[in-house]
Amino acid sequence: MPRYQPARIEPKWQSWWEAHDTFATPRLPRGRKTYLLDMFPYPSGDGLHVGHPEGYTATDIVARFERMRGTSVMHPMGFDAFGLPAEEHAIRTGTPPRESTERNIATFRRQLKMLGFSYDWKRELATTDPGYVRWTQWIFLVLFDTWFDPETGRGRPIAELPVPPDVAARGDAAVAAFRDSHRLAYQSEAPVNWCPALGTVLANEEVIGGVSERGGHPVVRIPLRQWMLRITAYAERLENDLALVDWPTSIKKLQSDWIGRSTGAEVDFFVAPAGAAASFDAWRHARRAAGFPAEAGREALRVYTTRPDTLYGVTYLVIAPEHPMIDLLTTPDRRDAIRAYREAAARKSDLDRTDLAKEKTGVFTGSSCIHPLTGLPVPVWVADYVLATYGTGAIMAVPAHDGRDWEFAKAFDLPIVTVVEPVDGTGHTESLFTGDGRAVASGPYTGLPTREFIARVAEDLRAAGMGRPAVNSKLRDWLFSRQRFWGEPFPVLHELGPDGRPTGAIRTVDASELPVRLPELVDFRPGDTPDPPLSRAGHDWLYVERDGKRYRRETNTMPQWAGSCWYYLRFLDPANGERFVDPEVERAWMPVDLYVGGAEHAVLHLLYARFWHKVLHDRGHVSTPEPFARLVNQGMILGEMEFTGYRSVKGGWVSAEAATADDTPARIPADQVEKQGEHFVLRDAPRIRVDSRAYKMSKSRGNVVNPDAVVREFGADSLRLYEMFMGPLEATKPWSTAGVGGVRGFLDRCWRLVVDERADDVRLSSQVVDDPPTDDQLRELHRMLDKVTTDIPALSFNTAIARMMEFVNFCTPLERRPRALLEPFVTVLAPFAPHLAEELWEVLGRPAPVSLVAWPIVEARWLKDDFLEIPVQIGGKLRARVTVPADTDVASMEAAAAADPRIAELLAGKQIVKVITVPGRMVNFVVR
RNA sequence: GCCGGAGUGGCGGAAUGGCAGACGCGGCGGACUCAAAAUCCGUUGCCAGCAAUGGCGUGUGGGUUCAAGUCCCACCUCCGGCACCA
Repeated sequence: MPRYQPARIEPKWQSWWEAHDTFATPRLPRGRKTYLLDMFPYPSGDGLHVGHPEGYTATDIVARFERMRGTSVMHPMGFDAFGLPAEEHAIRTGTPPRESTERNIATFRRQLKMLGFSYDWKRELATTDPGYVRWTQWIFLVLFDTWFDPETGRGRPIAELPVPPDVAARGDAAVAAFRDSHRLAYQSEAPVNWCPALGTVLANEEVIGGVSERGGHPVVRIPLRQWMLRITAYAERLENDLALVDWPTSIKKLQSDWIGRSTGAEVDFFVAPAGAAASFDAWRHARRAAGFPAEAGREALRVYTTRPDTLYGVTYLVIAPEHPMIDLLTTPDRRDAIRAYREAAARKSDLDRTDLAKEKTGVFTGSSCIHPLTGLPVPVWVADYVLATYGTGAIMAVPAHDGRDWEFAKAFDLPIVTVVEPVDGTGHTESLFTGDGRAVASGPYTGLPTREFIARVAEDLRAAGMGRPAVNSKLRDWLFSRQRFWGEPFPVLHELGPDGRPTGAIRTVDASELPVRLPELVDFRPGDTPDPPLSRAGHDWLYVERDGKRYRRETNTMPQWAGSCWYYLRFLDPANGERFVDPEVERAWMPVDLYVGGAEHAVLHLLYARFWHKVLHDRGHVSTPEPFARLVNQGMILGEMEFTGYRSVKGGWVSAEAATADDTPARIPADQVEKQGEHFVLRDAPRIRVDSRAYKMSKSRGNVVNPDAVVREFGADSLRLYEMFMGPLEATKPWSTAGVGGVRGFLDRCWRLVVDERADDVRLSSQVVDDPPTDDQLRELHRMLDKVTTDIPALSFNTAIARMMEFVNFCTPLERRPRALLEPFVTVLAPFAPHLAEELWEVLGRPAPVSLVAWPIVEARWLKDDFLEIPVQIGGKLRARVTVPADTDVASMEAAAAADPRIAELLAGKQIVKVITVPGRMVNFVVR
């Protein structure tokens, strides 16, 4: 009867832990602290996926391990519960999102508890809790109250923003407008990505190749009033501070590329009116006297270039279709052509402008600008390969040294002038050359190496008032509003005039009045227009009066990212009604020491959270410059390995490499294929190759593994252990149900090591005895302990588990199993298979919980062997092994090796050129 | 196209430049059993050989080294990301 029954012991210990608050975290750490954080899940209607427990088990093992070593452990869990899927489900079924969200959270909570994670559940939070939303809105107010001071490179209170006298002179409204234009949270009328199918505006990051990331719906660009967050102000710090964190280099690189910092220069080209030359001279003199102005004005077209050394190779200029100076630069005869081109460009989605349209398009404006160094006219074109949103929205085209300009020049038959030659002596080149080299045909700069040229010309342009060094980044300001229902309302009020229309003035909701709750809405569907659902809220919600003025609430909501930007801070002090987090608590626990989650958040979530954190840091609300000290991405778990054969229309099999779209793929059971050379083939028709690979789990493919089913069949400890045993945490790896059975077999053996299986009730096996362990047994034990102890902090769980399996394999045949061997083993098993470990600990007669027992001490003296088996090589090939005492010196090792009969035989008659001996490792005879 | 990461038995994987394949799955053989399951024991990279043993072997081709899965060069395949950012 007393077989290992996870279904009985797992709920038992889960209740025990809960009843005893075993994993409660103190308000402040006592002694050493560690903060172990999982990326909290979005509680979808499908419940937990086997991918979730992978990272969660990893951090849980570390958490349990650290607790047993006496560390104060912060290990919380919560739910990222705002967002589109809940809202869409709500729309489909007519249930309010809050209801379905709560139901989904209940499912997730049940599943997470079923897996035995040692979270401090008293800290649980959901981003949708009013008590949480309150502080998300409060942080928005902080962003709203902050401007970025470029002098100090930090965010400061808006009250400290210096107001220029001429602005102040124009009155309060002008001052307010000036401040609003400097806030980190500001409104903008810029063109946005409107997705009609989703009924919302999307951030650039949520639009992939012209369609929405979620759902793949078309996206069009329309102008709309939006809330923006000035993340670009922090671009440089977000980039530089990557040096402060221990993250995978690939993630750092991804963030760095996303920020996309580039250095170069801005250069002004004089806009030539009809009779050019004379006025260019006048402009030039004025510029030399006055210097480079902050705005180019109407007299000059400002371009951004990373290669000012190619100025002499400029053969035309290009402005984006949305460039503000386009009308000014268009000559009357070109007006129709330009208008047509602009309209076409506006209709094009980003998809058309990038992926499909590799062909360059553009139209000549009819006018020219004057080159600042040569004084010669340069024609101005309009083309959509220049983006309005990057740099100045205008470029100087150097077709000889830029691939895009090259293509454009070829397409429109524009001149190509070479001004850089490779230094490696290949000489003058007729083809595109984009590398660094040496300047040719560049006036006084001819002969200069690229880098020197850039430095020199930048200085000269600055002195002439024609240009200045400039830095740009690909990062755009963060579009922070959504036209949806299920998100945090903005704590913002729009003032209404006597006519009931907005005056343009805004005020924020006082922090003491937060949270601004979502209204009860009968109809929360998005509209056909970008008018948000909240605008259909009742008047009592929508209109408020403050200080005798009427206001209408902001009806946009925040994006899903908002809640996940700071949840790691709220976990530290989740019930605080006075502050978003107690500073004493924050200082004690931050930063997060280990953050584990999927690589899909490499850019967006992690960049946004870092940005908010830096603003909070600048404003004195948090103590660390970075939130997440160490980051690890768990790999994806794929579905079970599949073999796919192809059937032709006629019914026969087609070999995989010859299959076409007409042949239908068919799944083939594993026992009908075999490996032949490089490929798998059909067992019954070895000429027919089949594809073999594992696919991403998806409902449509039908290969999704449900954790509930795995727990039912094998138990939670088996699921935990299997996911850790599959391979390295960070690797992508296929699921194998047989593999789960494998680790279950291991847990069964652990059980039988301790429990008498033939008895009627759970009782200690008579083979467990109080004998002192033998030296051999202690060696085996401490080696296992040592491996597990070093592997856990390295997150190398698969090898730790392998070592525990070896230990169990060692113990299984023992007729008499010393308790002093088994108890430390059960202790170190506890982080991996906590339920089983608790049960075995109880069977061993020790007081629960093993989860808080001190981690065993590894005794170094048991890690050394008395004798070692040393490989002996001749010419690098293994020929024999000899056993020598562990402390044998080099000479004795060589002697022992040479004395081996087989080695002696092989060495006979050979001349030994050299003997390489690595003490304690190997001997190698190099012979001639 | 550019940037990452990875290629090791039938499968998942292990190996501070020093015995390739730990551990698990699967396979094969045995014990127990009337039998099966479960369990336990043994065996299992490929080729040749009765065997001792020998040869080959970490995607491909070169190189460095007494010694390379590991370091260097070139290439191939797969996976992930980015993609007119001047």
